[in-house]
Amino acid sequence: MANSIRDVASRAQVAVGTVSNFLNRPDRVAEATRKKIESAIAELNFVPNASARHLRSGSSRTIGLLVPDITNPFFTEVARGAGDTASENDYTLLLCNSDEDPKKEERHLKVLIEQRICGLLITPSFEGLAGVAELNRRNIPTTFIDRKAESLEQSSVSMDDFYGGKSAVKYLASLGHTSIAWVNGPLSIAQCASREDGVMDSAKEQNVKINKFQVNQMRSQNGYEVAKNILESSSHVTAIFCANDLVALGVLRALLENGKKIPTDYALIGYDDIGFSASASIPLTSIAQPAYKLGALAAQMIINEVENGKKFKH
Amino acid sequence: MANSIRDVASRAQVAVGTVSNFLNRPDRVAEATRKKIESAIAELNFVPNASARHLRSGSSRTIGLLVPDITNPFFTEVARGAGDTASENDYTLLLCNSDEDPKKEERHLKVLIEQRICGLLITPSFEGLAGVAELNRRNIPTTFIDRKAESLEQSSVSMDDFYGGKSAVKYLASLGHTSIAWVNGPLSIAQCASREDGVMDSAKEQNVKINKFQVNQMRSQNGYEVAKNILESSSHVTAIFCANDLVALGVLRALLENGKKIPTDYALIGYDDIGFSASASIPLTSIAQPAYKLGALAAQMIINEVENGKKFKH
DNA sequence: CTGCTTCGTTGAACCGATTCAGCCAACGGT
DNA sequence: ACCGTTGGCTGAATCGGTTCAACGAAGCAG
Repeated sequence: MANSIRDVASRAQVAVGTVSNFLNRPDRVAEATRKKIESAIAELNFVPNASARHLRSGSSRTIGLLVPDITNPFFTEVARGAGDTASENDYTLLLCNSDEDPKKEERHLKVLIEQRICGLLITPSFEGLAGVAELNRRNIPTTFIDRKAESLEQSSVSMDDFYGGKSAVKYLASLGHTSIAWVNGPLSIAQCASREDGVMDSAKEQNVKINKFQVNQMRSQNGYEVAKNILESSSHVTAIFCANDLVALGVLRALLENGKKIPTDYALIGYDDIGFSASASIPLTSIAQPAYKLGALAAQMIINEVENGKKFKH
Repeated sequence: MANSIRDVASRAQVAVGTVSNFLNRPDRVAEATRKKIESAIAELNFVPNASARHLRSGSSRTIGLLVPDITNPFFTEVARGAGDTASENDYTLLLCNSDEDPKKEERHLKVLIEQRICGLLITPSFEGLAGVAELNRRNIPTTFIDRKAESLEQSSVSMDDFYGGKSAVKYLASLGHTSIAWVNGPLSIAQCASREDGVMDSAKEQNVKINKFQVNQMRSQNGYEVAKNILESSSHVTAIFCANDLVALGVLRALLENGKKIPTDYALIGYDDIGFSASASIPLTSIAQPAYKLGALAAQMIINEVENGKKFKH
């Protein structure tokens, strides 16, 4: 039932090496031979065995993508982008979800090393993962998505968070808002810090007052909870900028429950532009993160690096 | 840099077979030997090569999951469930997204066969996929998720759609509604058909009037559009039941834009209970589909089938 | 006709694990 | 003292591809 290249070879009356050539470099095989092999393959229903191929050739043509939360539409889009470009280049994408659990994260990294992935795309949930260092040691190209690279050996792709934070405040200021609530996540997350820098920078430029609020996790429920503080706070903000669309959705829900109107009473603006905010009851304005392209770009970077060799080795 | 089992063996002063035993059946290795091998592995930073293992052992310990839309939170949850149970059982989950494109779907199936997956979880976007038939021919266990199996060779896990449709209408009737709008997707989709059967069945039992509406695709935008028809229709429905939460979200948005209050003016109920509806501005009631468990169950079924052999062969 | 390429093909060696028949030593029973 | 059993270990064969040195035939120049 499981046919090998040898079965094909004997049925087509050629050597195994020729079948291998047919599979990988068809141009080196004469027309007549090609025909014979083609029909032998069809008759035997032959599909090559990826494991055998990888074993001998050394390259796995597999890219790992390790995300902290597959439930987050942002990562889902990144995965689509990365998966599509992987497919187009005849690579396989191995998608792993860690649920922000460092244990699962390390475990997945171990599996990815066993699979001998030729490149890794990762958004680590915290810094200094042992597994990532291990990947480095093995000279496996690693690209950080939406996180700054930790060392020179890694690349990273991400949106310019500083600029994103800056332009959001600028936009709100242009609408006439002078007092803005800024709901950020933990500053230990690099992008949150960058966005905050952008926000504060722009605030100074535009002469706008910023009221900072903080959530511990960037989820809808946290936004919902922090919204009460915003409503109760003495300062009378007229706009709310959230570091993430999920948080913004939570805030939105809380505002509506308190009889507030959007955007009449408050202007609300999120970040990421996940597909869902457009289908929410009231579309959120959001700083777009072109997640699909981000994933596609990252995958392309890895593939280039794999195929053109390391840029330099010392 | 890439160490093999032979390097470990020579460093630990034992035979390769012993290292293999250490890896797979540690109980057959004496304590002292085990220690030697352990430290050799640590010193060499050895990680076994999955391809070599799969090649020789014949089993890939890899499960394929092919979904039509990774963007849909339902599938995202299924993937989490399947991924977690796969991990727990030392299997690898290979997640593929077809974007409902038959071409991509077949292509992914080809790749999955090349990878020699030992089982497939799939929600086909249409019936009679050539690739699925091929899997059958190769005796690879296939489980349909949320779709009825096409033949006796396949299993399937899904919620009972008939019952789901039925209980939704029953619930609405219990709230006193006597005229309900039922927004369904294409009847060519098996579950839509089942749900409709359930709806009509319950309607008869509860003596409730059903106004049918239809969307071509089960997305938010389609719900938004169909809502106008509902509002304009002569019959005065007081409740709306949508075949899918995304559609329900779209309807919700349209209703709010027209100044309607939920649930005062209309009762609205969805299907799937995707995480998002809870974070929408007004939480939707929804017939729950425990997607995570569905994925976990499906993966477990496949693993059992793989490890206990086929239930029967003829 | 000879020597030199080029093109197409051959088949053995190899990648890194697992498997398994076979071996040795220690132990226990008689 | 002898034999059978058992536990632990060995190493060659194997999985299904790819790689590559080598080879025969055809084409061409001198």
